[in-house]
Amino acid sequence: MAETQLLSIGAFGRRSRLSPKALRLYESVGLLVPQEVDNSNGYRRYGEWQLETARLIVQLRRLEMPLAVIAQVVAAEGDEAAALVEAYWDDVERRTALLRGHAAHIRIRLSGDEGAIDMFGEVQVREVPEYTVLAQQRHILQPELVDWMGPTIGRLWDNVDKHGGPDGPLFVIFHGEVSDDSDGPVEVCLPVAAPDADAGDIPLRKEPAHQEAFVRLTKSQVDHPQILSAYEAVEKWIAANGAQGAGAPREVYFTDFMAAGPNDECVDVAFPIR
Amino acid sequence: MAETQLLSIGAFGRRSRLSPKALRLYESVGLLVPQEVDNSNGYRRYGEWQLETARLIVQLRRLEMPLAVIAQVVAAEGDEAAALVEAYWDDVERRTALLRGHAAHIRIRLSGDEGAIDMFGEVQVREVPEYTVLAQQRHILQPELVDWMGPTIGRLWDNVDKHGGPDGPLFVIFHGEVSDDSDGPVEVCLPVAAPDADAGDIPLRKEPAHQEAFVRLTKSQVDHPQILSAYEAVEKWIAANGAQGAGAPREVYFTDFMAAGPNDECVDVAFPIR
DNA sequence: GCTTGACCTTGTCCCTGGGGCAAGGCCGAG
DNA sequence: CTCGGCCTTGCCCCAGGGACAAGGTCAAGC
Repeated sequence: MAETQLLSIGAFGRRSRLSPKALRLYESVGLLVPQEVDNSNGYRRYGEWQLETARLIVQLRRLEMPLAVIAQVVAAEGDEAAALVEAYWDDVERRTALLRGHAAHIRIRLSGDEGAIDMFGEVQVREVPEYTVLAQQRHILQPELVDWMGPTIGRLWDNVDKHGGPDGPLFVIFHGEVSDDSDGPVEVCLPVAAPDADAGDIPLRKEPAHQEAFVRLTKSQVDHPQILSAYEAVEKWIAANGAQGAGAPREVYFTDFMAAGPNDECVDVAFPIR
Repeated sequence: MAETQLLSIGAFGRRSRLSPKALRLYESVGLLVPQEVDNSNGYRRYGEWQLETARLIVQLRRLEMPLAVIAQVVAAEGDEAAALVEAYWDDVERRTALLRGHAAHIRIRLSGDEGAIDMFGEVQVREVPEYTVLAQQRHILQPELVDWMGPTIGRLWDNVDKHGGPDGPLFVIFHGEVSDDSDGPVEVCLPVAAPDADAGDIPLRKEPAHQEAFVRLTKSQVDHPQILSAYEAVEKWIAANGAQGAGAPREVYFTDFMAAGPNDECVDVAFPIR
């Protein structure tokens, strides 16, 4: 007695809701190896104790978890396995959240933009004074943009004290389209309070006073390409309100972007107008 | 002039961020057919006007939308296309929401159930009076359970007026485990106010008064197999509090289940105790 | 013993959405 | 004319199986 019952692949499959095909696959990748294999006829024999593992695999596959990850979960135990599942699922949720914004963007574009204005807050208008800015300009394609911006912004901040400290929010002017095909140029600007032409090696220039139309975005709305919807929203507004564009569009980072949470407002997308 | 520029597969691919391989695939499924194909050498030539479609395809593929669905979106126009995208994405969100609960269930099981009690509200205890119930009992496997329950509940309600109307919430007793392997039996019970042994053809029986421990679930927590976590939570509570099970577990549907929203509380999972 | 049907084995091709590589054809510049 | 770069088709590969085929095994009934 005892010798707990060995199950054929079919019987085991029925009890675990796995097809024989799947079971053979799982054996071949080492995920669920039968307790023994009859080497005269190759028949697989599964122990009843393996049902638990098999059922766990079924559950995890329903989450579309890849077999390789499932193997890790099965190999881990207790809390560790639970942590792996949690990590996997969190990852799924993060990806889904990204794509969610992306889907919204596509819908807006397709539906001809009636929705675009709803998606962001009101388009607003403000007066911007003349600034003297530390500026760094470059031709760059979209994929490298972020990598370039970080150090460049760092350099500006390193030099800002030589010019009396910052005097306004950092902003980025897109003099030309920055995409996979078009390389700008793009210019990072940091207003300074007391410009000193002889200090540091970063070029200084004056950015003229102007009026600009803008929308305010949360951090989660900034991802490419959703942010393009914001540009479009402002452009539509300008066209609809009889204003005229009067300069390159820009993004104004009025708070610490890095420290902002996903739902914190942290950037304005602005077009100079007249 | 004019004759707008025709692009080779490579050039078109670079401008649309699609690989030549992908473009050939899209042609083969009729999703994006080159404007013309040179039949001396087979070279594909894409018109610039096709870039827009190509870029739309790129966006939609990022949502992991199948090419067949993308083809529908591309064929539709404007609002119609936007509606298709919305429908697709809503579907993704629904699936994700289902799997979310599922993932939570798996984590709870794996982590040895410390989390199980947190997931639901407090386990509560209540006194249940003796009921005379219209009852229908059957052996049935889990997959067919829902299909059987609907009509059965309907039959009970059809007969309830012959017995003075309902006198308490409908409940379902699981006398045996109902799963893919085990077929119950399961019994649907509807308390009636004035039982009349001669009326109708549904059996009547008395369900004794008892005390029961239960947790209250929202509709979204009822899906199989997440609901198993609720059973486990109550069982753990019973064991932890020194009570003893005194009968088969049951689900008590104290409101109109069909009318409930996903986050409305609508069912108790209960174990009789003593 | 024999047949029958259910079950098991390995093997192949198929699906999606491509990546990667081969062999060979075409094209324009030097 | 040749060279490099582009283009063509065709094949194999990935996950995670489904759907067959061809053939070996097993237990029950006669």
